[in-house]
Amino acid sequence: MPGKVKTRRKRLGREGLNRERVLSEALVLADREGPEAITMRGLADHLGVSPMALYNHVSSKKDLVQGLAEHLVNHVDFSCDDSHWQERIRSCFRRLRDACLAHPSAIRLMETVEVAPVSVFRPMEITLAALDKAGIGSADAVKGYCLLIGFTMGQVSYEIRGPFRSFDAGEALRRRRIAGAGFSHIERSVALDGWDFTSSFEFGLSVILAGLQEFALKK
Amino acid sequence: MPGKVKTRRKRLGREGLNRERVLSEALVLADREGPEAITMRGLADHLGVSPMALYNHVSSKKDLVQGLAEHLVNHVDFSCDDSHWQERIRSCFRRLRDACLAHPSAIRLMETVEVAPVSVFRPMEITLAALDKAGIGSADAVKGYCLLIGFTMGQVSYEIRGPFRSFDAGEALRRRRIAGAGFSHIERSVALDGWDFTSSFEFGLSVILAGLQEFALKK
DNA sequence: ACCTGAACACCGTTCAAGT
DNA sequence: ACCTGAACACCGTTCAAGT
Repeated sequence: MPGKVKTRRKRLGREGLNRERVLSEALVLADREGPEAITMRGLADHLGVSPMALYNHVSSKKDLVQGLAEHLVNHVDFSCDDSHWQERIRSCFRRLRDACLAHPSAIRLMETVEVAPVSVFRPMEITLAALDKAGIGSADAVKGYCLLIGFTMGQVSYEIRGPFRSFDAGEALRRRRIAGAGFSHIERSVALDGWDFTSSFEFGLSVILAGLQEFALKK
Repeated sequence: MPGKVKTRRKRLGREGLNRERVLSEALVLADREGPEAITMRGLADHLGVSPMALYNHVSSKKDLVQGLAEHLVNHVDFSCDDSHWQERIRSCFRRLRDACLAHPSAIRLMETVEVAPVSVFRPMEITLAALDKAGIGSADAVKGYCLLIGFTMGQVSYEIRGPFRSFDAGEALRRRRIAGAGFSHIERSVALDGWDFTSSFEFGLSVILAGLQEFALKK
């Protein structure tokens, strides 16, 4: 190969490294090469810098990954025109889900880290305000938020690494070990199509909002 | 220290190693020392065996962790006397949650692995059967299952590593950076008590079941 | 069939040194 | 203040060898 020379150094623009650059390039690298590509050495190499240079901007790999989480969630646009509380919530968690699904490798990375980012406070505030409007008191509103965030992130996590990777996963499923093992309802439902992660998410959101609605009324 | 001798070898009973033993001892070790203690070398040491001995019973670390996941879920008792569909579902996911919370380190480990265990088919079958009883058709029943499993595992994951580690986490929260940052609803709700993970889970389950009920009726 | 020890190609991080 | 190279104490896994 003629022009194939290893030129990894001198990738940085004129203005050197900083935390922002480290984080956004980590996201680029994760998106391109997968979560396992994010090592201190690999990221340093990608940035054309020695591994130890990173430690001037992140205090550890854990800090890097937490920073990545905040970086991602901080850039989500949660603005919404519709002021109806149900639509406000729907929009909020749709946006959150979209942002996560746009960077599955980064999400995988975050799942290895101990504490969720402070960024979760933004969707939390939005949800509490919306539920307040719906007439659901503070104590229950917090539980309502936990329901919504748990569902959304649980679904995302499932979508990213669960056994149902794509729409026609039914084939793969049937081939495994469920045949004749007493899973009749599963076998029946695996045949049908019209199922995908997004419509499943929308269904879940609607069911939750209907449940919250009813809860608000009967209070 | 007088009687302090390193005796790690010869821990195995008379009947050597096997997959079951490797998996159950991995669970013991994870419970006792945390997820980061589960390395091929560390587990081998715990079993009094050379690292390479493990490869006769698991094909890789990934296989070990997936085996651990199946081992855990397979031992959950999903039996339930109550035949009402709502109670059937409630019991199923309560049991699943309890099993996960009993082994947080194992759950953390599983989150690092690519594919969820086949074991998820058991709660899935139970849920589909219950929703069938409720009059919810196959296509929607699968979505209902996704809602329930996503919520349950999302909550568990959040509980294990989220920012609200214990009940009085409000203190820790207030000390961080939310003060005066426009999070008025959060600040208000952080003051109240009577919130804990279990009651939050029960609230979520009830809201979902109410939503599914309503969905079944209006169909 | 099952286990061992040495080796390989990696990790994250510390430390002493450079500018 | 920011970066470097060498080194340390780890990883998972391959391989050749033992019983």
